[in-house]
Amino acid sequence: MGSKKIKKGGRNVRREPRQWRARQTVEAILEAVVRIVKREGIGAVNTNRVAEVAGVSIGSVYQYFPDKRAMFIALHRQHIEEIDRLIHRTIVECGQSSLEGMICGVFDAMVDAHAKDPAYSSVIFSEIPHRPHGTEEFAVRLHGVIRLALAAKKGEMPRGLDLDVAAFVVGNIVDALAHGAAMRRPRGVTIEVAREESVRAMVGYLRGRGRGRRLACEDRA
Amino acid sequence: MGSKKIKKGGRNVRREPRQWRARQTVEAILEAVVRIVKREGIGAVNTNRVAEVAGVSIGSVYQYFPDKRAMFIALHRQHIEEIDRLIHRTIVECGQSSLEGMICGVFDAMVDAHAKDPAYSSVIFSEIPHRPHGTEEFAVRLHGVIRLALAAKKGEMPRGLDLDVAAFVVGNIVDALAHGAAMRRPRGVTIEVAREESVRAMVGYLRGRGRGRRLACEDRA
Amino acid sequence: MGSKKIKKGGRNVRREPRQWRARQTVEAILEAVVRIVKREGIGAVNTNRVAEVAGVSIGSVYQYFPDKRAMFIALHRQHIEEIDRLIHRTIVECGQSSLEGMICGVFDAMVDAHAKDPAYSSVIFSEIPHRPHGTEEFAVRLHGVIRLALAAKKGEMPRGLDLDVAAFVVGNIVDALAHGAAMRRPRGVTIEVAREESVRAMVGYLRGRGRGRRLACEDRA
Amino acid sequence: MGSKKIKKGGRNVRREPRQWRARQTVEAILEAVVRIVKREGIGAVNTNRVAEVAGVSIGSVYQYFPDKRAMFIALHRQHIEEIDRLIHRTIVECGQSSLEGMICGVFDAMVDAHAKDPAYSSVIFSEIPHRPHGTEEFAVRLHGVIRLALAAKKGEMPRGLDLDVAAFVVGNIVDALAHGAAMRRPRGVTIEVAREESVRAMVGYLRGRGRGRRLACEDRA
DNA sequence: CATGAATGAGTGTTCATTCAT
DNA sequence: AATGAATGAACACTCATTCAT
Repeated sequence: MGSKKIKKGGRNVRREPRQWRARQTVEAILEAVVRIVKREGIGAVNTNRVAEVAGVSIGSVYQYFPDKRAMFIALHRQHIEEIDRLIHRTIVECGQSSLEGMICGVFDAMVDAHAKDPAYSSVIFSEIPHRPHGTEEFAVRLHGVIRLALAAKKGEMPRGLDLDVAAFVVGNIVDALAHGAAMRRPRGVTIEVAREESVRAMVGYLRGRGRGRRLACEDRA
Repeated sequence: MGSKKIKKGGRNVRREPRQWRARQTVEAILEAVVRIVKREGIGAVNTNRVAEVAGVSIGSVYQYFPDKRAMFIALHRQHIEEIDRLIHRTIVECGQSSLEGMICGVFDAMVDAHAKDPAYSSVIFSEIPHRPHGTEEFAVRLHGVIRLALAAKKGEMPRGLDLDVAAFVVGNIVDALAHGAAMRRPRGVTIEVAREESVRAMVGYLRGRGRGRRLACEDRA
Repeated sequence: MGSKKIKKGGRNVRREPRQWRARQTVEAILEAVVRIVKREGIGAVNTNRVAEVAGVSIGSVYQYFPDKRAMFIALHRQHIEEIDRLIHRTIVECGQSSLEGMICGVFDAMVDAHAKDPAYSSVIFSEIPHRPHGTEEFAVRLHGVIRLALAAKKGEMPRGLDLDVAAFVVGNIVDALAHGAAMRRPRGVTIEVAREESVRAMVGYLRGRGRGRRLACEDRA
Repeated sequence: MGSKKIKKGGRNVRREPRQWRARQTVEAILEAVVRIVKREGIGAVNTNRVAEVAGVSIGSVYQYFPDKRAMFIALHRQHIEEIDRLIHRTIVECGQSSLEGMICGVFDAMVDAHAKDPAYSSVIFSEIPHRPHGTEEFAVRLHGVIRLALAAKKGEMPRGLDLDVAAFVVGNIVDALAHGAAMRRPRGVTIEVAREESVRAMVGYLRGRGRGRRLACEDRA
């Protein structure tokens, strides 16, 4: 009954917060990290400062996060989870839509995820040390969910289409363009135009004349 | 170095190397950074170690780089420059090629830049604190050079095409897919397939029926 | 630390000690600085050594002093405070004394403050970078307290005497002569003689025939 | 005949500059030190920066100064020399003056020396590490020259007066008050008043009833 | 003699982490 | 559970000094 520290899987996990207060503490900590990152860049994030901004003691930070990276990993996971959730919802909502509708939905979901808080997403992606498998984890999750979305519209796409290849292509495009549309559009490109063109590119690709004539890449030097 | 604080005396700018010896030193330093990053990750980069690996004294490091970040910035610039150069060369080489040829060339150039040294590019892109304008700088440069490449094949594309929009779309796609192709292909997607499909997507988009029928995005919830 | 440069994140202010332990730490640190200064000169003072001599970790030093200078500033303040206290005590103790008694008392207080630990005072005054207002702060404090002492014996001094002028003159004399008496007497001048003569000079000045005949400065070239 | 480095006394002396160019270099270096000290404080003085500001190479600095301290020592010596010269001149000029005239002259000489460039003198005195014998050297020189000045007016002072004691007292007073008058007068004390009062104090002391009645110091607690 | 590239011991400072209270 | 004082390895960076050119 003496409640000692209980490691769950063994994998650097501390006691899950059971109490209401505990959840609040955890959230305060993660919010503090985000606040600092947004205001001063990731370089300004250090555990003591996080504790201060969160209004808790440094000891409490270590009560819930075994080390500094754990906070970033938690944040990263949250972000992945959110995108996952957004796209899953889109898949459901677009059950009756055309392929275009689905792609639009997915694209918008991504833009939302990024645009809601550009500075934050930017940081999550470009500054957080998502070492070692962070990046892959995101890519894998995205690939999976995009594959799911495409599978739902398989009827509208050419027979021979390899879903994995398509998900790879569309996943990368949607991520890059949503990111780009939300955060670094060149002058004169509105977000609506970016969206329309992005979707056109993806749909065009997916509807493409399947096993069309070979590409004429080889005619160059 | 948490808060904003003021330094004491003098120069924030280090001399540009004038003598032959000096150039060698600078190169040795940058190479050392790359070596460490590739072997042990960016976390293992510290100025003293850089000096050691470069075979110069720590003083020499600071003779040419005002601070640690400066080394990364220099590397970042180098990388941008290299991609710029590669694509410019492609533009020239594909002067007589079709649109497909050009896009293939650009894509391959990007893959080359990334694949030659995946760990390194990955780090340059995802780990280096390219605060504040680093990322934009790359995006801007890429946009510019892609625009140039497309302009060279304007004849093969629909009349109404807005070059800036097209460059934005193609630039993002080529970067994301080349990156993805070089570094995180899902099982079963070969690099050749990735290339072919990527090019197909871009060319399809560019040749697309221009101002074709409106997309049916709005048929969803 | 040559040029003006900006620091990154957070706090420039260290917490005031709250627990008992903390006060002890702060004292140990300041004492360590004094010990090192006295034994090896100010040049031997470096933060790591201070921590070592104080028997605390370097981290603890920075817990209470934002930077190296802060330790010296604290010491400087302590010294000013002590002289202030000593002279205030003298004023009280000499409440019934004559003007001579008061001046003697003040002089002795100054000598005490300096002689108790000549090397240390010397360092506090001549070596500590009491930039920017350190020096003035001392002069101002001394002026104030000397003025107080003189005011207590106003009856023994000529009517027209301007207390500020007198405090300025006496303050400078007492400081210089006490300092000199304690630390750089020429051969053949005992501390008693130095004291007697110093006091004679000050009392003579203060009792001086007030608005006596003009000084004959102007009879020179 | 191979002109090797020739140490003169053995005491850290490098070849004295013989050529015109060399003198200019030395002066440029010392001026650079002063400029830096005045503009940014002594903390900003470092040999490389001195070379830069002086417009010479760091190698040239070491051609004429064996180490960093040597520059400060040279400056210190210059300052002492100047005061010496000024007071010697005063002694001559006041050959026919009264004691008051002489004291006035000495005081003015000191004020001049300090007031000409207050920031500089202040720094020379309070910031330069006049370790180990710097301070004494100044005190000794000042004592000597003041003694000389007083000796010239011995006739106007009481018989029993010990010249060494008098020079000690007057030397300290004149230095402190001239310094104070030039650099930290309290509000409401003009430099003229400071001068008049300072001189009154010194002359009063010197003319004082010599071995007058004992001071009543001992009537205090 | 002058130059300035190179050196490297030394120092100030940070910050993740522990643990007594 | 929470607190926050304490720790100390690690690091960024400085600057007096040397020496090849």
